[in-house]
Amino acid sequence: MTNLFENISEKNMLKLKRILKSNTVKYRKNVNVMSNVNQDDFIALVDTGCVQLIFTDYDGNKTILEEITAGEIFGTLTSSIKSEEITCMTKEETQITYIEYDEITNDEIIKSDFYIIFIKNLIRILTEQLNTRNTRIELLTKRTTRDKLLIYFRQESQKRKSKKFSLSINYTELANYLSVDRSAMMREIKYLKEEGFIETNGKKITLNY
Amino acid sequence: MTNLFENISEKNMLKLKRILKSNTVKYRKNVNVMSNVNQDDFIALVDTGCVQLIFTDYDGNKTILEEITAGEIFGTLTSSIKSEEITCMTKEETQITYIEYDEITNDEIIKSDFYIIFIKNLIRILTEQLNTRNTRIELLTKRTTRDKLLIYFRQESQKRKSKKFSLSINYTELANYLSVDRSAMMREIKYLKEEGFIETNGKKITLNY
DNA sequence: TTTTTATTGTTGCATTTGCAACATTTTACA
DNA sequence: TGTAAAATGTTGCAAATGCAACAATAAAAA
Repeated sequence: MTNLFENISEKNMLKLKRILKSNTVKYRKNVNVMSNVNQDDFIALVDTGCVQLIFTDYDGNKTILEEITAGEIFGTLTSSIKSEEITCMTKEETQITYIEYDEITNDEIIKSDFYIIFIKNLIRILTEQLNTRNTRIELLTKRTTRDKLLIYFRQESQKRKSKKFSLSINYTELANYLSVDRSAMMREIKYLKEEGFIETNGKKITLNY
Repeated sequence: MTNLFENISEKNMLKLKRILKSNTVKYRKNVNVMSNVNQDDFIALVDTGCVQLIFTDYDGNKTILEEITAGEIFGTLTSSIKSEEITCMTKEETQITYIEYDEITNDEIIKSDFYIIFIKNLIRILTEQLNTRNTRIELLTKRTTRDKLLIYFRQESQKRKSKKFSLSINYTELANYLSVDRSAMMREIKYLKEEGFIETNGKKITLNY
């Protein structure tokens, strides 16, 4: 995953943050980050910690859209946070640097040497997030829990370049991500084991396909 | 939806296309656009017509990820086209302008007056595509056909700012978009009508909720 | 350490869904 | 205009899924 300041030196990063008039805030665990957001577009960079973007629909049902961890960004660019449909909760103690969107083209910055690099990083990040969404859509369009599981496992396997890997989230979160009932998912995992497609030991998964 | 050349005059657009060393190609209907793609990142701008991005999984099942119509872009930035999982088919006669990604920061263009506008347009487009994906994810995470339909109808209703609207896609495509069996979806629509939630007349929908 | 909370594992049952297989209507195009 | 192709509408039935309601562990907090 690309970092917003990739290929920019520590010294230049500090300079850049100053030019961008950025603003750094620390949050405790389980806090709604966007509660005091104004009307302007902004980029929020997670320096340390983790933030979850959560959809809440008319009936109060919640879906985790994405987890943003250290080095990644969220904000009005990547999701319609202002619409009140999406809330941003810290999953742990988290530090965030805010940048107003209009500042990324202010007079001072566009003259700087590292401006092109910065903009390319930003575009690269948006691109990566699009691909993350695409991957999830591919998975969610599968009709059966079995297909969702097999594809999720294959995606993880390809990411780690191994048929053996350890889940990076727990089973409750996995059911949420796949958008299936947890107990039904556990049952399907049992069947997959019985039929020899996979082996599991806690969070350790081994694929036989 | 933002156009890549929004707020740039016709004259400057032509100049920009030249500076970007862009390349325009015409395609017939039902043609695989990306068959001759090389290794470099690129942006493809649909001048006229329509292109469908289609996922094909290991079992040969196809899912329409997105439809790109006139003024919109696709390419290696917005989806991992090179991975061979995604194919791009023209839905009708289509004209496409290709821009190599590295050219968007070439020496000549970054000196031009309209460079900042161009880059901001590009970022805005990526942003809009992210929001499109988010909307679809919100929908796909719903567990029942009924919820998917109700949310889709509500989204359309909000977009048109009216409880009465006409579907922009046909029922077969809608079932595909919601990722449900078409006949089951038709049955659910029948129930929704019987229970008074909606009224339909062909593609005309009226919401009573 | 003890207590509380969260996660995992399991099952029966009602409901929803996908699938198959049609008839009918509409649209495309030769 | 006539014919082929695509889209719509419908139904029975088997299979998959969600839901509820647990017990058993594991993890976190007091």
